[in-house]
Amino acid sequence: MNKKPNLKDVAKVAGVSAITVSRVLSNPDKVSEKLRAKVEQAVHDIGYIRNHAASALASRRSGVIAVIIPSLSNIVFNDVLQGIYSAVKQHHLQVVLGDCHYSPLEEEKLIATLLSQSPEGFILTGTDQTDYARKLLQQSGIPIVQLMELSDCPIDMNIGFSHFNAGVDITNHLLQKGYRKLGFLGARMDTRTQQRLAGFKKAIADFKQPCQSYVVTTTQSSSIRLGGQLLQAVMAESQGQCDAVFCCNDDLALGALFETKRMNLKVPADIAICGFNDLEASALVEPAITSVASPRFEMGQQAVELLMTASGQDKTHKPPIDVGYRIVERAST
Amino acid sequence: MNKKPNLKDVAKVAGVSAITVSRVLSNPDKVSEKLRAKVEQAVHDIGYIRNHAASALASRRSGVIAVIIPSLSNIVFNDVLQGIYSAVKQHHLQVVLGDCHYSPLEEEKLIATLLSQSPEGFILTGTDQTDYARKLLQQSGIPIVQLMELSDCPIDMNIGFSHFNAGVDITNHLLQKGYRKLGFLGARMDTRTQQRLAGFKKAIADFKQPCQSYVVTTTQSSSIRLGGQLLQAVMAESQGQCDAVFCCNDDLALGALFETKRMNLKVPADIAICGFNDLEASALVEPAITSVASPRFEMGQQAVELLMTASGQDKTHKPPIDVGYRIVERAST
DNA sequence: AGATAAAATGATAGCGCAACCATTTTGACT
DNA sequence: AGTCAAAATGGTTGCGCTATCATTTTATCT
Repeated sequence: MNKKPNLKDVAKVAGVSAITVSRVLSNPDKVSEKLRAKVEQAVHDIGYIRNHAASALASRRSGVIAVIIPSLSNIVFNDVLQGIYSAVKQHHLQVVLGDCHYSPLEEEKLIATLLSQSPEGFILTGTDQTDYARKLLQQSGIPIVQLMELSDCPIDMNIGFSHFNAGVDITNHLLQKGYRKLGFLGARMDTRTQQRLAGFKKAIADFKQPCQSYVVTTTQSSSIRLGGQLLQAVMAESQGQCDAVFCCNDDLALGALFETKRMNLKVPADIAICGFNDLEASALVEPAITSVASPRFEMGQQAVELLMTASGQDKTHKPPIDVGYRIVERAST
Repeated sequence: MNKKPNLKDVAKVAGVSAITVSRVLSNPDKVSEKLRAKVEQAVHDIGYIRNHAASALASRRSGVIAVIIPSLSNIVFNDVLQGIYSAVKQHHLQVVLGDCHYSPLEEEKLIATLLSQSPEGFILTGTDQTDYARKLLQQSGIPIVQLMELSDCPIDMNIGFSHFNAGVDITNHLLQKGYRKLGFLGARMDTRTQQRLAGFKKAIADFKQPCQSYVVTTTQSSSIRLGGQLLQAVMAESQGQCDAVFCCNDDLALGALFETKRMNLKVPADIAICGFNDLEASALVEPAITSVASPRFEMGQQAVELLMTASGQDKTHKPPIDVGYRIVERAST
């Protein structure tokens, strides 16, 4: 069995030195036209592929960036990921991706594992890392971006938007529309959902007129089906009084909407529904669902760009970047 | 600036040799209780993280597996990915993931890039790789799994199901229900969609009674919105005659269903709708949509297990593994 | 043509780790 | 206590590549 070809094998075939082959692969413009063509031909002919481990070891550049998201199944992070992948491609980087299942402890382990790849940057979701995780990250000396939400004390860089403010705004939107018996449907209850809930409560507390609130939450993970169940729960708890629900995401909102049909409730006459994240389906169901949109793809892209321009050694405090959000008002409210 | 600690630094702190530290990390049971505790303490204290590149180079084991999917945004591959990640975790492997955007050429480049990581296994989606890609993969000598569809001449291992048969079956289902003017709505038109379409045509050709078919396809990528547009197109082409549509996936089917409401068509009385992939929403809309379910998560898991048990050098022909599919009949047909 | 700078190419060393083999320590037995 | 095997530990080397510096070739000028 002829083993995998290495630099020397290519060099022999092309009739040059190994280091020249290396240069053709990394700095093509430092090599004369003639040699480069010969080398490239040889590389292609014998199907040579550079050994990344050796390259990374010798050059101290791994060419990878590490990314941790809380859930692969949540389409929200999918959008962010797509942004990350699209940006990464231009920089000729590889992504190593971890899914921490919303658990800081799993995240800590993943951070240790991914740091072993000597990534040139690290993208994290959210801001509740463990202390040891923060220590490891800081010690690594690489640039780090925390994504999705805004933090007072980011590890390094931070880009996101205020889920609290969005919760306040969407709740005020319902109040302005005249709804007074507001329900909050929450699943998973990760930090961002909790911030939305806090915003919901704040808006209600600050409202000048009498109004009622019903909060129904579960730590189960979100799904369309669960949205229907939570709607039933909030109607039971409010004895049918609830006239508007703020769902912590669009999956729940869709499920709640489908459930209203079975319960024979008219939307928005009997009950208003709003969601969060502005998924495609929300705009296309009948009635279309009011939601909160944010630039997820762009956040992913921007995170990579931030990493690439950052020095990593720069310990100065960088102000968080607020990408904002937008309430998309539709027929359901 | 104190640079990143290495094995020797840990060894010094723990008062042992470097190789002993290495063993604590890789073969803990080859080290005495006492030393192991000391070393582990030292590792934690100074926040040592093993250099993966050096480890991979020295041991010739990279601990990564490469995965290429055609699209990050398609939830179908997301399910597969989740299966892959869940299985990979138990084997202490890392995934490096590429998105080839349904392009064999992009895939070829990605394969070359990912092979440079010396993966211990490779998971590909589908069976239409370029010749050079196949050459590189074969030369690499690592185990390879092609996923999702079945192939007559797999590169190495293969696990999936027959999209052609599924297309035949779902079309027969519509014919048995008495529908005779069948539409096919197709987007993207990747190989699997084409196989479903071929199945649709075959079923119609084999049907003993007179029936009509209308095929509307686009290479645009699939979305709910597009489903509505394609439904309009097929109704226009059939001059309103079409009484059933087979949508190449559930996104289109959902869009078509939403569109029927706007067009004032009753489902399934005026028109039947069936989809493909059995997404959660399909079961929960009114009426629920008939679809084709397949074990995507399990396929992902099984792919990893296959890689782990395979030798990689075994050049014998392995029979494809057919995971099958299931037609989930619902109110829309 | 000769001098000089600039570009192209090559030789050597070392990145951090684990495989391999050598050595020391421990424990079990007579 | 003495013998031997097994377990524990350490020293040396090389994985395949690129950084660094040294050397050769080419281009540019007077």
